Amino acid sequence: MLHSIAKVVVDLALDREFDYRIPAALAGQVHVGSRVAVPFGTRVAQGYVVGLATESTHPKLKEITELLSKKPLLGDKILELTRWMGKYYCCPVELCVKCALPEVVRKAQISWKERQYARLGTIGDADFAKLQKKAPKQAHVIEVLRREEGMFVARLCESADTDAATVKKLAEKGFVTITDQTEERDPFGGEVFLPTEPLKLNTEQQHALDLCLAQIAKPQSPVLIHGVTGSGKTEIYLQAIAAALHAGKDSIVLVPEISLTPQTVERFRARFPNQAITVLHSHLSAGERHDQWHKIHNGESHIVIGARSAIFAPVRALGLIIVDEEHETSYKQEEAPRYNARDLAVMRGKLEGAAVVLGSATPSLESYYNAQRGRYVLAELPRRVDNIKMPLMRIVDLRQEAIRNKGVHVLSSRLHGAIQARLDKREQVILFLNRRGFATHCFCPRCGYVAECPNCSIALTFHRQHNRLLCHLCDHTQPVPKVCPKPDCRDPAIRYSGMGTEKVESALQKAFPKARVQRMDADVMTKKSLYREIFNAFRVGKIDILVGTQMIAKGLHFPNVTLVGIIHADMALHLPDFRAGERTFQLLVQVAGRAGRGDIEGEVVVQSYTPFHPAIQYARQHDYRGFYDQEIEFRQQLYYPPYTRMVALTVRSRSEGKAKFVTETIAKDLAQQLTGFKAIVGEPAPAPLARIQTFYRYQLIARSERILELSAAVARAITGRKWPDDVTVSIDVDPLSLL
DNA sequence: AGCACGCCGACT
DNA sequence: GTCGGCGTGCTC
Repeated sequence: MLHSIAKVVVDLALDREFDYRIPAALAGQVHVGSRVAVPFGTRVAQGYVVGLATESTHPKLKEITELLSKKPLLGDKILELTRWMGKYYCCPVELCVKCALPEVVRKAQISWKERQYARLGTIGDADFAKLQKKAPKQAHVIEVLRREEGMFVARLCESADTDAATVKKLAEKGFVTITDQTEERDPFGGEVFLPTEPLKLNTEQQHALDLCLAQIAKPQSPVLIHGVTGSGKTEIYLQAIAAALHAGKDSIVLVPEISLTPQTVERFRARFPNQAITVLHSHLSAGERHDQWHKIHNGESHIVIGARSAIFAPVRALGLIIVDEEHETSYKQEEAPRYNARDLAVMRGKLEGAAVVLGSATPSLESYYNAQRGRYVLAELPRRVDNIKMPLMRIVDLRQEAIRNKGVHVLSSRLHGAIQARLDKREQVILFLNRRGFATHCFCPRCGYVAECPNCSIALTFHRQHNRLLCHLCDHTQPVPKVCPKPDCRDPAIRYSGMGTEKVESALQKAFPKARVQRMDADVMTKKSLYREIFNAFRVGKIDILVGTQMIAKGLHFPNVTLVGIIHADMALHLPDFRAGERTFQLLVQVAGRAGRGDIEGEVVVQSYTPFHPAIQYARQHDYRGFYDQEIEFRQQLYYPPYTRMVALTVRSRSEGKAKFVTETIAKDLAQQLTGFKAIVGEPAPAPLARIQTFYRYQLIARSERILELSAAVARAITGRKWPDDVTVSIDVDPLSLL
């Protein structure tokens, strides 16, 4: 049956479908997923065909102007996924479609890179002998070319140590043929890897793999692999991918953006040397992204590794999706559509009949709860593959320390001693503090003035590196006041409190003058290459102590690091966020995993003002289950996720009154929409970060066990509404941060 | 989102 | 008389 009408979604975030007639000239060429140009009002708009039909309820239809893509760019499964996304995350489908297609693919302005490619033509022995005598350079080119099927002219010139003119002469004689051929822009830079063989699995690993294989054969529910750091999760992934490949199925591997290093990709390339593994991440150039995406779309690549957005990779026969470090917050997009790639992975797996494997040393409460309820299959890997013990974690009570030392020091005597001992043994140390700068506050001890950002509701951080005060939310900077700026005070004794990585660095230099200390935070990382430089210097032992923020907490492992110090474990614990405990537990366990990966047992020293907090105590015991059990009880009692689901609404405006008013209006409208199911809507209130970049922020938080109903109610309460100028409303379904 | 249509004030 | 302010509503 020939469809004469196309349902089109235009690129304007209207969240509506429009019907168009398919002109006779395009009959049969317009498919679901095709990109088209259509007359829209007075102008021409671009959009996607999301459905085909034989009739329309609309009386007068216009015709599609032009077909913009020969092949449909969006598969119907991906389209279905974006439709679900729009509903679930309360946002126009157009935005979701935008996420699913990289800009370079949508705009289609970049194409394959065409370069001159040389192949051997017809050349007789006599001709060749003649060349050897008369034109030895040309003969050499032939010799080089005889060894390979063909080469790009540029590489041929390099190999034969000659120039393009020589090759051109050969082409004129017909001894060589030159054609234009597409050359893939290779993000690996043509690196060669040593192939690896599958490793022998231990009992638990084998069991986990068997569970994955069962799902690949017959997908029913996602597998959650809870495996301690070093328990060999990656090996399970590799063997699962191999099984999928064997069954003719493609795999997508999601990893957090920061883990997407050449080393990570190397492990996959080394295991599958004959596979065209593609990589998708934010640092690809437009050309590279184009090539990687089309290679997948053309069915030439069966293994895709990527960050969040790789969940939309257009693989042909999806059989397996792996989400490594599933608890990572970087899977959540912090702008509309605010999707979580881990949850999309589960949904896509369901839609396409693919196995989904989630892995983590510290699973999110959400995922573990799903496993407990039987919605996910759970595989536990409680041991490290090398059978090394988990590092010993010591907790230092900073309150006691403060009493003993009459004041707070950056390094407790225990941590100081531990560092000294490791330095004496020529081992390395990592110190972690999730706050950059020197001091967190600049204040006047006489009148209580605190230097605050003029645009945001937070205190300015003192950066000694630039000798300025800096706002970490909006980058506002101002000079350090010499006297208190309060007109009626003017006290010259301005003081600082609270510490950041700069202060730790300077304390270390004072305490261990001979040690080579390197700081690593956003202030040091002015260039991308520095990342590698510093890690390499650390690896080869040119640095003794590495001090840093979040960015050193994950990823690479250094065999000679035997001590990890956490300067202030409660930093995240007292944030006004119900996940503060979970975050702290995850951080401690993950950071502890950095210690003692070699043949030496590791040690972790945790400094804290609340050493008996469950997040810290359970982390100390490496007891995930213990932490989960007490945390889930707290969540259930307070009706928090994962026991319920949450939608956070944030209203931003330069006028505080407008923000408040609009939030209150929405709260009333939403209350009317919530019928037939249990839901709790909080009071409209200023967000914890009440002002960012001169915008006031008000928040409304709704909770229910029925997320789709809640999401739909929110959609009804806000769609079609016009807000006053300068007011923006954003909706976050399953928010990960409530700040 | 744009862009037209539309209904009231200050200009060549 | 007309040019243009931006409020309202529609786009298959």
